[in-house]
Amino acid sequence: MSQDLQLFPVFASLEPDHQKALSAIAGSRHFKANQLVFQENDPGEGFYGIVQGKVKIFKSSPLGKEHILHIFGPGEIFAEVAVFAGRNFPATALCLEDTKLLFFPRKQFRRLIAQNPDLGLNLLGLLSMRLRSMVAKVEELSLKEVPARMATHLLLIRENLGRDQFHLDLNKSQLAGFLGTIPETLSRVIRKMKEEGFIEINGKEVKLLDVPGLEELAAGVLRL
Amino acid sequence: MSQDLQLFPVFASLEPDHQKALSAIAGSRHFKANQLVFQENDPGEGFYGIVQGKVKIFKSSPLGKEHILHIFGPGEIFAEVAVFAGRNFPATALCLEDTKLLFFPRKQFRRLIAQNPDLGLNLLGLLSMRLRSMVAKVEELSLKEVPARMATHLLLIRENLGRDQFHLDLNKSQLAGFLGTIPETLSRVIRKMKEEGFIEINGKEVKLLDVPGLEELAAGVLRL
DNA sequence: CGCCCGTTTGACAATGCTCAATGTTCGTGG
DNA sequence: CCACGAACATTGAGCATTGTCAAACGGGCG
Repeated sequence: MSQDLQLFPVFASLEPDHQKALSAIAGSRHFKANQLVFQENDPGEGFYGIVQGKVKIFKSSPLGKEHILHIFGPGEIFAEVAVFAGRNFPATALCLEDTKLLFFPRKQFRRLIAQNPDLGLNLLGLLSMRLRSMVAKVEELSLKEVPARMATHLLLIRENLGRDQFHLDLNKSQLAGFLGTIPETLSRVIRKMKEEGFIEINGKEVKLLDVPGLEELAAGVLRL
Repeated sequence: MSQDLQLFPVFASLEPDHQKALSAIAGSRHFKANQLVFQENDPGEGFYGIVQGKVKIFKSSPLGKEHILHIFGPGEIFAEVAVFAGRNFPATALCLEDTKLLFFPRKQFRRLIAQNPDLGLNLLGLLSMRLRSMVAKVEELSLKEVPARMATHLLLIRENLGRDQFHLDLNKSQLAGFLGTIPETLSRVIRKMKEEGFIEINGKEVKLLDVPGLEELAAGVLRL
């Protein structure tokens, strides 16, 4: 169990003693694909780290429409906001695959931080990064149109992987939700990007053909 | 100077010794109305607390369009993300009035946290709340239309003040920016809300006439 | 008085959503 | 191995919302 902690960058830099204390309070939980971990407004008694699997964090509106905020995978933690802010979750978490989680109870975790400022600093860094990415998301949503958002997303993947060819880890409905649109619209955008030679795509396999062009699309200078 | 720290809820609960250490590293800075505090992508060597005045945090797109992320006033801190995440600001900060700020340099502040876990915990709480509000903003933008966003905003003010009548602290152009739209659209929405008896408004003075109705608008159940 | 800024209004265009139908892929069971 | 069904994906037609452009209005300040 203690070795599981090595998976998590936020905890990796802690001293062995503190890691031991952490793993002492962590409980392991298993979920099947499509199982809910928690729902919006559930009381948040702690947060989770993913050992194996994939978890989708999303908001949904009265009428089924959903917007995906994050998809988290192994080595990432989520719902940490519940520990430090109010006591209920602001969004819903659902497992996309069979998933193994570590659960860290709120109170005990706060006690650990009080004894270990480094842990606090690491978390501050993590939350700051999250905040930054949400700021970027707001910018995307309110200042850019769907083709620009899609181009941004593709370029971001490219940057992370260092390749011009890769396969999408989300199906297109989910990707639409992540980009703040619907499958139909995304489908049309993809078709146009194909037709105009920006990308090549079949199934989930994508190849970026015109990176400078995509950058112009992402900036909103060029339009489809 | 040390008494200025009392203004800030994040610092108020610290022990006197730690407050003294904090005020020792803080520098005071003055800005006139319409002066920039920093711009997007500037290196972030520290963060700011507002003693007096008002600061607008916003993103702007290539072509002048802007989206307001926050308006901060006395007792609030901003740009703390720069201290813990990367080293450049993700958005631009501009003073709306003559403003007095405290500046806390990055390195020295981090050192203080390392010695004082409580300070870290307070900040974790703050960042968590910010993150939560950004999540709400993303939800608003991608799942709701402009009338719903406006209704949400009015209801939020009502909740904060505990009154049904108040005056807006932003002019309508700025408010439009904050809601992720443009003045023309906002103007039309306000007119309809007036016509249909949800609110009464002249100038910046607003009175909510039909709170349940506004709640339905905010939820998207009802439409203008 | 006249200018400037913020606001309002109108006509128009476009982006993206809804609804509905058709295609495709893939896993399951006969 | 094939057939079927379910979930996902694509396409089209129509429409609602909202952004663009242009003009007129109003109040405050020099």
